[in-house]
Amino acid sequence: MARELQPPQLLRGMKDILPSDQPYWWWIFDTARNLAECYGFDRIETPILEAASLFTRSVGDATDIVSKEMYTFTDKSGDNVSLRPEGTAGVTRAYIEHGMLNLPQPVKLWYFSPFFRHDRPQAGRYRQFWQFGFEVFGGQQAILEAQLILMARALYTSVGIETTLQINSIGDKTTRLQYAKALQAFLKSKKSELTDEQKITLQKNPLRLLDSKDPKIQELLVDAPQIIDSLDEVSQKHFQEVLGYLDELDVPFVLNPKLVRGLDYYNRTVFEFWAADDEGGQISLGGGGRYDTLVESLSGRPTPALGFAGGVERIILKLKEKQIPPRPIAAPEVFLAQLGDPARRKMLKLFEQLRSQGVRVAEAMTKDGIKQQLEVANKLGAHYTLIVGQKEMMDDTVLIRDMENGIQEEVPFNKVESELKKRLEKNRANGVTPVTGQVTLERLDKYKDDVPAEEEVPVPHDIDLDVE
RNA sequence: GUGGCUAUGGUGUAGUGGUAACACAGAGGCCUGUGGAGCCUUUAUCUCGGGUUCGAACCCCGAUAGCCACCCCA
Repeated sequence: MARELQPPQLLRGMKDILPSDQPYWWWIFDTARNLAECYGFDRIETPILEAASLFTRSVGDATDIVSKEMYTFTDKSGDNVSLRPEGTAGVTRAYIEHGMLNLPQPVKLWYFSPFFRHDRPQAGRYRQFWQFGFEVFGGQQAILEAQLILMARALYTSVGIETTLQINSIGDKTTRLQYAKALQAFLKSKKSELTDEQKITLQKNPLRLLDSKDPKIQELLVDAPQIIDSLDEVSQKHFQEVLGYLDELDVPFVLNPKLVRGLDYYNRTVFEFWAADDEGGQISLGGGGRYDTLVESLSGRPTPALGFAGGVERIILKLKEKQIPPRPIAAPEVFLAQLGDPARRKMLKLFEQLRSQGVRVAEAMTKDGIKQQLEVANKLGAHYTLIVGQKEMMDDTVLIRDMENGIQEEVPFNKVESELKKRLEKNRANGVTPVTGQVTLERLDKYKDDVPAEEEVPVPHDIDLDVE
């Protein structure tokens, strides 16, 4: 019976993050974390499951994300709940619910978490996907946009991905409404050239037509009014300030009047990062903008805010595409090899001892042969192997083998720790960093020779950081 | 959600109607006393279900999944 069943299978659009990919994930996580700390962001993790209404009220129930792609169901207590499709809503809910308005403003929060959208899967697009995000509450100044953009950019450059910053301002709700009408009016005369689907979009959400990839639409839009011309004075001034900061910091950007973004809560500045070699913005690597009315629309006290989120899988996809190797996982410093059961017991103990001293130790206690164990030690990239066999048990000694050159030295067992540390210190001083890691061996071997110099994460010295 | 292409060990591939081959990786061995090399053994009901045929990895239909282009977005 059981053998007639198929083995269990990944749900469509879901993906296991396998050991071989972990170096990429750690790298991006650490880079995001490092930047978050530099820029004064504290980590927050909100639940994956939230009330469905949170998203209909924030992202907007007319948006595709909510109306077509959200996982929503009724739970056992009859509540209408959703798997979160994005991060800002939950963080904003937490900001309000925990009274963070009483903290020194701006409040800066970051996360690195999974999200869910029931979309048709493709490369770089999954139904469960990960985003890191940075949210800033309680500041209306344009410099915050500049800083957020700087930070996001630093993340891409420090993993070696070149991006173009696409930026636009969509004004406030009134201007957007007015502009939508203007755009509708403009396209009305050309309605016959639209597909049925596009006609519906024109009715429902005309701004969405702007970033359509249909060349016909783009042609029709050549003379269309631009949202940037219908901005109110304050928004216009604000946008100019943002661009001014970017100019001053030599951040290149593309003023993209067709960038609108698909979440209702955005106002004023919106931006996206596209891979530099992807002119059409086929797969956006991240995006964000201002959402000054979101806190209020979730019944919080009016609080200007802004945020950015980047897609982890998409960055990794790009890294692989560009054959940028992940930052290697540190190899073990020492490997413990044993021959015979008494030696094995002794090594088991030594392992705990060294490990608790902060030494990176590895072993293969399940293997009996010295040859097999050295093979493993070699594969792991261990710098030294300590060997204890029958002879060493008798003499109460241990062999220290340097894996680089095969030179071995016999030392009394009670001196092993100090002897080992002496050698490790020396290596650390010489800047010898092991580059191989257990799980990514074969791939890393390929890259061993062309690991790029790690770029420093830039810290903007000329800007006051808000660190609590 | 719509359209197109694809599906062979863990991975990458060969086989195009006669009963699955190669490389790499894994496990074990040659070899309880020394790694990067070598040799040997071993690892597949050809994604699943149905059909055509004496015979199907191969042809047909369906399902499923992946990829690509839309839609949309991270």
